[in-house]
Amino acid sequence: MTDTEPEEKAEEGGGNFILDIIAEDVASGRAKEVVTRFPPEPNGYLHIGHAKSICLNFGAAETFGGRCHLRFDDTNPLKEEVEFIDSIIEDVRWLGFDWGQHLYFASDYFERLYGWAEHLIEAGNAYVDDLTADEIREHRGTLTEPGTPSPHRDRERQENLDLFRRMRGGEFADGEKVLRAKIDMASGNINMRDPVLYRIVHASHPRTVDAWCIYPTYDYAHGQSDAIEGVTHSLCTLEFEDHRPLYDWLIENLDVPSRPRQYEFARLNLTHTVLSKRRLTELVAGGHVAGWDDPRLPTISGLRRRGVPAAAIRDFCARIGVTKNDAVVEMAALDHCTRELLNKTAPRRMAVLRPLKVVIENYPEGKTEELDAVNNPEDEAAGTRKVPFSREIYIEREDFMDDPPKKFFRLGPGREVRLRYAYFITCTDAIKDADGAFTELRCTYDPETRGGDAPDGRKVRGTLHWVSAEHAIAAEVRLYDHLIAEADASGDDFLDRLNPDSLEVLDGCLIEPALGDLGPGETVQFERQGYFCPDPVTTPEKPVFNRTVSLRDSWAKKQKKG
RNA sequence: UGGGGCGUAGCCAAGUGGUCUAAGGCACCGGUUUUUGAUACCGGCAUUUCGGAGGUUCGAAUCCUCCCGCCCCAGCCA
Repeated sequence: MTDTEPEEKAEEGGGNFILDIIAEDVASGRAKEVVTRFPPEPNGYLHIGHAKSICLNFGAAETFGGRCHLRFDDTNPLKEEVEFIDSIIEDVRWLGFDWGQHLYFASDYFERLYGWAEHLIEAGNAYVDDLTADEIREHRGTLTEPGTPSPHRDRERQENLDLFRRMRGGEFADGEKVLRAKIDMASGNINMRDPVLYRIVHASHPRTVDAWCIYPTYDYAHGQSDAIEGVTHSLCTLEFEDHRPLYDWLIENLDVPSRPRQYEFARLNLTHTVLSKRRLTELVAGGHVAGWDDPRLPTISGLRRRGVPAAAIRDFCARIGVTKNDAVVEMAALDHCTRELLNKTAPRRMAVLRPLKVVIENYPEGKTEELDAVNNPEDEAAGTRKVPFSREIYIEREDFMDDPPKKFFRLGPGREVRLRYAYFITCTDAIKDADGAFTELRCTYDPETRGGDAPDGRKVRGTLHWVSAEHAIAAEVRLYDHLIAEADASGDDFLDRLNPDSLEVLDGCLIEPALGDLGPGETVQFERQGYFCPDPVTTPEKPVFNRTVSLRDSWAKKQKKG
């Protein structure tokens, strides 16, 4: 194995400015090894925006032969839960990444973090403040005006130490005191105006339970946790750019074991959906969706339940790139990645979503044939299967028109079409009910066209999917559409703009027998319609399918254009 | 009248002074093949244009100046 230059590795890794920075650090020897980390707070489920960060962090580590840690940023017991820890672990793993033995929790470092806080106090770099939260805000100044020092800013070190120890000891109530870094109340960067390092929270922590009643803030815990783990490149989103001076200040003023560097990139935004934990929490808590794994949600668990393969998500993350542009990626880009992968891998099946009965008058009653159907034209190794055919079948309601235009290649009175893998049939009669709705089609078939080809060489333009009435299985199919109809889903009024048609449940669907024993996550293509996978609630008695994504439909597009 | 960022086609995004009369992908528009109106394939899609205006240079999307626009920050959230 020959050594590849770091710059080349950066290119192989997809090529972005973060990888370029790491490559330089490796080339210059500033980084002896590459260590990254994915640091979620366990206060919600992961979404595709996190996937971008996960792919970047794990991908960078892999590219440079380093490692990536999974570290929970569990510094706020008021918001964090074990359920979220478990789901995050499951989701990162499902996405295809492995942190090996490097599963960490910021809470594992609480004792060390506390020790460093005392060091800060001893060095005159931190003080205990008695001001209330409101008072601190008032003293902080505004974006254009400097703050004013707290009256407790110049407390004696010994008094600070004593107070801080008593904070830890539980002598004070929530909010009564905080530990603050002593930096610069006049800084243009508000994060440097004596940021809070520790606050008192008498609450049970998911992991440390009641061992602590003071908890470090993100700003204090994050960089030091990175340093403890030997993280070389601490990658985070743009909103933390302002925090970097504080990140660096703490590292410089503490005797930490390593010198991590923070780099920022733009978070992912997607059209037609929301991508922030706050908003997703609102949707879930408010009952606007069925849970964190609702297939309409851009959560990892929602995408998984919908049938989107992890590899499609990874491909998507690789294609959108990593920059500092505040970008909004079109949902169509994700759909494309999903379709592209599934086209190559998903077995083909036939299912009729909105059935219309067809009786083939010249086909013998009681006869059944087993016809050969190709499982995946993109993958010969997928083989073939048998599909039962009989006198009564169902086709898609929209595949018949009473008075079809010339360009309609499907069934109409007197028209001939092909039933996929079966026969050519010609419509002889269409039966209506009292309301004028078609209830049944009468057709004849050409026995010479078995399998779908006419020996006389005649062509038909249309090929329909179908299902044998006697052999089909009844199923429920759930169709999903954008959570938010407009592309621009930003704004706090998103709850008022939810797409009322984001979920359509079809109950009288009929699926071919081979679809009966499919398990969740096994995404298949329903020919001519889209990709579907069984929902976790599916049973052999009552199959339930989710539509992952539809097939492209140029006919529908043409229709819409008129 | 604070600080930190960002501005290349409808959407992402390469590009780091000459090989840019600006990659690639998505979307879109044509066409070919087709037992999925799918897929695949072919072609089109920023010809003084890279937020704008000046300037430096033989030469600028790439350097300088000014201007404009957008995003983030005043949690004891992360």
